[in-house]
Amino acid sequence: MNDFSERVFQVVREIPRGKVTNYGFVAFAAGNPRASRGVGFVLHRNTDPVNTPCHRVVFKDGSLCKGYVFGGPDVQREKLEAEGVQFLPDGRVDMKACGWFGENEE
DNA sequence: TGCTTGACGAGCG
DNA sequence: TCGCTCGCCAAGC
Repeated sequence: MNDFSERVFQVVREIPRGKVTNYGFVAFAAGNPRASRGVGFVLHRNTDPVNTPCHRVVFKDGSLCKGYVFGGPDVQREKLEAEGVQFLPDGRVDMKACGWFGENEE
C-alpha cells in the first residue's frame, strides 16, 4: 500500500453517513488534485469495502460510477438511499444537499 | 522493464 | 457551450 492510496482510503472513510463526495475532492485531499483518475483506480482495487465506503464517491455532477464493482450502480444507489442520500429525478445524487467536501457539518 | 489501461477532472480551443 | 486532450497514479500484461 502506498501513501497516495492510503490517503485516498482515509478520506473516503471520513465521509459522513448520508453524504457523498466526488473523485476530484478525494484526489485533492490525497494531495493530487488532478489524480482523480488514480483515485478511481485505487477505489476500484479497494479490498476493504466494509471500512471504505467507496459507494459514497461519485462523479463531479453526481452521476454514479458505471464501473461500481460491488453490484453495479443500482446497488450503489440503494446503499446511498439507505443512508439518507437524496437523488434527483434524473437519477443523479443531489450534490447540493448531500455533497461532502471536508466540512464538519455532521 | 516498459507500455497500456482504468470507477475522472480540469483546462483550452 | 460542447468536445477534445492532458495530467495523475497504480496494476496488469
